[in-house]
Order: sequence, then structure tokens, then C-alpha cells
Amino acid sequence: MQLYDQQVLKVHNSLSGQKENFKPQNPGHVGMYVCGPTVYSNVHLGNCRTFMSFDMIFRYLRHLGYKVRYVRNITDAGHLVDDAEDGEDKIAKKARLEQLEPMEVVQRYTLDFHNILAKFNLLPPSIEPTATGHIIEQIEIIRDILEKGYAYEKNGSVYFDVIKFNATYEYGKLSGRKLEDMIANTRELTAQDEKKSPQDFALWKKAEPQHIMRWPSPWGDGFPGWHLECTAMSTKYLGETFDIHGGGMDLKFPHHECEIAQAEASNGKSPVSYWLHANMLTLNGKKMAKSTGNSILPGEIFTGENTIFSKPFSPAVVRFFMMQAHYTSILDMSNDALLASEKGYHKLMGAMAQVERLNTANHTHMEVTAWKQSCYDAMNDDFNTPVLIAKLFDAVKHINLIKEGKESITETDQKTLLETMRQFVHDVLGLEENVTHGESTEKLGAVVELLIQMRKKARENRDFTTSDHIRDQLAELGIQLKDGKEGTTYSLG
RNA sequence: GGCAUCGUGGCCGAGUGGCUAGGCACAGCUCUGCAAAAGCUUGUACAGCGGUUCGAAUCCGCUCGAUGCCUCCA
Repeated sequence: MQLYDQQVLKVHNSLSGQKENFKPQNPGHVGMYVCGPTVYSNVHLGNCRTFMSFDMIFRYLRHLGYKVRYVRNITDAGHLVDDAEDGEDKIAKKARLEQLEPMEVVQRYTLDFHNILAKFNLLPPSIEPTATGHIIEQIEIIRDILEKGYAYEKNGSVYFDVIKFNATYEYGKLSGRKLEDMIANTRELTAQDEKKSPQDFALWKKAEPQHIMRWPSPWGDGFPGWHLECTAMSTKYLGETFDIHGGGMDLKFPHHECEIAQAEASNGKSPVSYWLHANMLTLNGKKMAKSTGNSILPGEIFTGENTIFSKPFSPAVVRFFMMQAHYTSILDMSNDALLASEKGYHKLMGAMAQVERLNTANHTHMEVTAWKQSCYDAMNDDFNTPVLIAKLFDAVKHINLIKEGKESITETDQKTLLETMRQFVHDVLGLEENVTHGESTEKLGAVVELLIQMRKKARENRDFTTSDHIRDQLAELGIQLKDGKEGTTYSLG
């Protein structure tokens, strides 16, 4: 019997606007697709939050025992800058500006992306396909949609016929828009005379002679429309219908709306059971934008090389900060908020390190089994990580009381407590101590223990100059000593 | 202008038609050689204005504000 049979997971489905019981199409298996980044610059912190949210979801599904195929793409072509500039590709533009090969740009920022996500302790997806690696699949889908009559070719470009599609299906159901309203609110755009209607979107775009990124197709040399890649890759790796599609709130319209339209037009089926959208991250109450200076790169937070925060913050602290908010809420990042999270994070990790060393007795002052279920209840409620963290802090309080000898715990409960804490903190929330375990850490620990013994002796001799010197010097190195009833412990960093 | 999400105590953030999370900060106390750590105690907040209700911060309406999107813009 798997955990997922014992726990009832509810997820907020953007398509229905409701929390629904999660039931995968194939029992025990989950197919999940998340829109990845366009690799034309350093990964945005807001993007990190989105990917971190889905990483947590991926982790929890796995923890429940599901076999999850998690696909997250890399957009390395097909993203246009703006139509006024005859549709220059973002990658190509960056390449031109930096005098690089397009693939050089892709390589550089893909590496940056992976590097940052690894620091945030994100698990790699099961498959990470690229748009340029799936041109053939995209052409096939265009062909299919053309055949079904929901697209038309014009001067070497192919457009999706939204009005025709809307006659049979419903365009706008995800974002709550009505096609009539959209038509009424359309602003005048230039250079789109090829389209029958302004609502139509490109499936294939003809490449102008100077365009570097181009592929041959039945309609001439060109490149695929942005929305198509996700349809092609999700279909290829997860099938015509799959369980979860995720992405940032900003992608709901038009991107995800178009994905639904493409899939329905080509195979008549709604592709996704549950649409999940992660909300945005703001900085000091304002949206992040390079133009206003209200912006920061993840790397700049880790190193402290920025003018926004008073000190560097570790990736784990930032991750903990983000996990303290629900993924569907707008989260505001500020210096004060990070400082608060940093203290809370260390308190949590400090208590966790104590569980193993707890003295056991024949009575437990804590309903461990009920507490454990309350952790699941939090996560089952649409991945409510802030509530989960509140539950974890309940345990922290008990751990500290037991450590002080004011409460007790049985050996069985201690085992359960430790296992549950580890599962939720490490496996689900993805929070790991930054300290790398190894020979050097062991040696460091031994040295600190030695100093603790020396300090203890000094204190017994009332040589407080020496004892305080040891304490203060260690503190300067980031090693904090904690005196307790049962002796002195320490924490690194 | 339209669509969407939201507006919670000093800060960050859960939650819910009545029993009012959690973290951080602040104050007092306990412990301590002094600190730190830890524990205990104290906070009745829910943008504004109306309405529904025995009762709303939670439901409805309006106003104000924030964030995202409005078609080739991620």
C-alpha cells in the first residue's frame, strides 16, 4: 500500500478555479509538465520561485510514492521580441548584441540556469527537452492542425485560426476570457496583415533572409511559434493527455491558453487534468524590473554583492523564505523578511540536529502520530508549505523542551519524529544544511568539541576571560555555542 | 479600459461564517558567571464603505490600492 492511497491530496486547478481531489490518469503514475525558461539571460529570481514551487510539488508527489515523469523544457528558439522588429528571436537578438553564436548564448545561460537551480537544491526534471531539438515534432503538429482546418498558411507562415477554433471549442476558458471581449479590446497592431484576425497566433513563422535561426519546413524556411514547443514536447513525452501542467501565473494567457487550443485542435482532447499556476515574487513591495533598479539576481543574493540587502543570504535561507508562503500567493521579498527567515531556518535546523541525541523515556508529551498526520494534512491541502512549516515548529518546541528535560519522549516516538522531520524538511521542502559532510567536517567538529571542553574547564575554574575568548572567537568564525542543561552544543553558520 | 490573483497585527505570512496558525521583531520573566541559545507570558490584526446573517476578517456589492496578463511580449 502506497502513501498516496492513504493520503487525500487536493490541488487547486486553475482551469476550474477549484480545489479538486488529485487523481492521476494512470494509477501510481504522474505526468507533469512545467514551462521552463527562455535562455537568453541570467535566470530571474521570480522564475526561480516558480521552479522551486514545482520542485516542491514534484518532491511531494514522489514522497507519496508516485512515479513521476517531470518534464521541464528549455526554450532556446521561437520566442519573438516584438513584431515591429519583424519578429526577431530573443536568442538571436542577444547573440547579435553580444556577437555570439545563438547556441553560445543558449549554452551560457542554460549553464547559469542549472547552476542556480542546483544551489537552490532543485532536483533535475526527468526530461529537459529543448525547443530546437523538437522542430520535426512541431512541424507534424502544424500539419495536423492545418489538416483539421484550424490553421491557415500565408506567405510562408502558418497561423492558428482562433475564431474557427472557438466555434467548436472554447478559446479563453483557462484565463476566463471571452473571445468577443478580446476582439472588442484589441488594440491596433501593425505588421499583422497576414493574420485573418488579431487573435490568431503564429504556429510557424517565415524566416526573413537575415534571420539566423531557421529550419526548413513544408512552408519554406522558418521557425516555430513560441506556444507550439510546449505542446510538441508535452505530447511527445507525456502523451495527448497528462496530469499536471504548471508554470508561472504570467504564462496563463496567452501561452497556456494557446497550448490548450493547439492540443484540442490537433487531437480533439483537452490535454491537461490539472493546471497549476505559481504566483509572482515582488521585491520591497514592487515588481522586479531591471529598468527601475528594483531587481536582483540569485547569485547577487548569495554573494551579498548588491545594494538591496544588508548581508548575503544562503540559497537554503532563500528557499526556506519562499516555502513559508503558499505557492499561489504573491510573495514579497525584503531584507527584514529574509533576516526573519534566516533566524527561523537556523532554529528549525538546530532543533532537527538535536532529535537524534534526545534522551528517551517511557512517556511522550506529544501526540507524534497525530502530529505526523497534520504535516500530511497541510501538504495535502494544495501543498500548503507555510502550514507544514508551522507544524514543524510545533515539533521544534517539543524537541527543545525534551532537550531541556522538561518533557520526554519514547524511543519509538523519537524514531518517528526524526524520520518525519527528515522526510518533510529534506525530501519535501528540499532544505539541506549547507555544510558539506565529509572528512573535513568531521575534523572541524572534533576541533570544536575540543574547544568546548577547554572552555568548560575554564568556566569551572572561573577563568571567564578564557572561556569568553573561545566563545567570541568561534562566534566570529560563524560557530555559535549554545549552553544548555545537558551541556554545550554548537551550530555552524 | 477588460480579465485574473490579491490587500491580515511592527515585519513576513497561513486560515476560516462563531473556538481568532507559524516565523521574526519588541517587552517582562526563568535559566546563566555574563551573554547567546532555549522555555514561559503579553499582542484580539484582517484596506475603506455599505449589505446578507443570531454572528463576518471569512459571503455579496461598491470604492481605493498592489501584482500579472490583454496575442507573437516572458
